Amino acid sequence: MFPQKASSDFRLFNTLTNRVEPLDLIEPGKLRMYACGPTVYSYAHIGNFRSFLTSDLIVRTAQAIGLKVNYVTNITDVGHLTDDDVADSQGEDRMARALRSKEGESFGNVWDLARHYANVLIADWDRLNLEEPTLRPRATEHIRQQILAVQSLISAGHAYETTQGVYFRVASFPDYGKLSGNRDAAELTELSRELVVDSAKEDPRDFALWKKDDKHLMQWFSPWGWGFPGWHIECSVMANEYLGEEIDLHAGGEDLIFPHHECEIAQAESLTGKQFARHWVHTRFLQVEGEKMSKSKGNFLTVQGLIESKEDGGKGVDPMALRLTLISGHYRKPYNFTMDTLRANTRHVQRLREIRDLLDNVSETEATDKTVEPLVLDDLSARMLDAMLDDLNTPEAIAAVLEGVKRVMAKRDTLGSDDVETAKDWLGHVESLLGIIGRPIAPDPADDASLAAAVETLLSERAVARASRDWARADQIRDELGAMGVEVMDTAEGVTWRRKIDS
RNA sequence: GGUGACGUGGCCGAGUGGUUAGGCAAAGGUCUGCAAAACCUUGUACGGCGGUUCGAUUCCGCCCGUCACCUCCA
Repeated sequence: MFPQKASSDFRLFNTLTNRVEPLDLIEPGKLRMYACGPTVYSYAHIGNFRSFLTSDLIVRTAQAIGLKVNYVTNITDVGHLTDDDVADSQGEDRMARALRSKEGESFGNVWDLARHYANVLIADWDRLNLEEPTLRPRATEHIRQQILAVQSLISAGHAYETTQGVYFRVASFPDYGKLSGNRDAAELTELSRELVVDSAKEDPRDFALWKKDDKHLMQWFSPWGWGFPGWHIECSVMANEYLGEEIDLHAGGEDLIFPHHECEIAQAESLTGKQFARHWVHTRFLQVEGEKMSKSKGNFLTVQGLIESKEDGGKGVDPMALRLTLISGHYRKPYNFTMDTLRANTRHVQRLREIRDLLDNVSETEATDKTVEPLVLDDLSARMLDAMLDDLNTPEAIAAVLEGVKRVMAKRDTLGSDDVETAKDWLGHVESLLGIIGRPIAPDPADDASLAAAVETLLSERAVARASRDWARADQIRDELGAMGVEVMDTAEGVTWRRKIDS
């Protein structure tokens, strides 16, 4: 067990107050949490997952201190406009655009496209060992609730209809801007003026709740005719539906602070008159090899592209190494994702798995007390948890893990039964809190079997050569194996091999 | 222009008013036929200029640089 902690020991930066603050739960012992998911018009990239991983770590840390977590994260499967939230005949729906792209050709319609990318998102989620949310609602399954919310906003005077749509009346919500600091109405007005196309809007700051459009690929019938909902309303509605009018924590990427979360607050608090979310947590964008990740720079990394096997056109990256890399920087700092770090982290997760296997094997054979100094790891479990409770200090938590790896490795040949128990407990803590070891990997069926057979053949040849002290031949075989991507290790217990980490 | 960040040793990346983060890479060592693996040892860094202080990388000011949001984006 982890040491006993109170929920107030869990401190996180709150965008609303610009301070690190303890969790202040509405209901003791229970965390109500909502995280914004992506629009599923493409494969999720590593930046998406950096943000999802922040939520994942919050959930794991909360569970480690005994909180019951109600974790809702949505899938946005309605396409919203690329240009503005203004009804603009020029504006293009992102899903519609994806459908017309090269990748989109394989889909019969926009619904299939959304379904496909949503399925891959969930598969990536699983492969990167993220905790399943309590619920994963979809925007398209909550159109009715969104319409009802818009109606309520209209009757309360917070929204109005024009010929093109329904808009939220920002002037009716004085707190608008409290999250992002974008309070200066004149400033916003000036900047957005040129983008405004619906001249019937009362205020350029007003944002769309419903858009009238009977030509749209995805459309629903509403009191205002055929059309589709605005982007921001779905999250307010789904959070409300599944977590209640007040929630403890709302998370997402830093880009969502404005306008998305600002608008969510305006809608939700106008509807209920209560504070929507107490704690707002935002994850910084990451960079790739020191540059902004973008398709034009060719450094746009999708989870799919990295972890798919080489045979399937991917890079064959260990999912847990990717996970470890994505959490190895603090979530509130820009993080520079490099292939170098990814490679180093591959070694780290391998070592963790080696330890897991080692512990399993030792317990099966002999775990007698051959030790003098017992293995001590409890301090490291505590250090790791404390680091996470301190605004998710993952670098510090990981440093504690690596210290543990070192301690176990240093004692690998003299582990007593108590040591094995100690190490297993510790490893369990590491996995439950950080999730970087993962499930045992099922060997690649066909590929691994044939490779293994080939390797074994060569290794037995090499064993013969070594027995006759034919070092030249032995080294030649080792080179051949190297060319096959296999590393050979002669240990005291015999010869072992493994796949090399790609460079 | 407005808002908010960031700048740490070759690289990635924590943290702190005065005492070692950690990792990768590198060097040396133990082990080994040689390697690999494993373990041990080695690095004294905090953008610039001022200020506060007995003392600042850590606080304050200015400057330089990088980034994000303000328009779709995790």
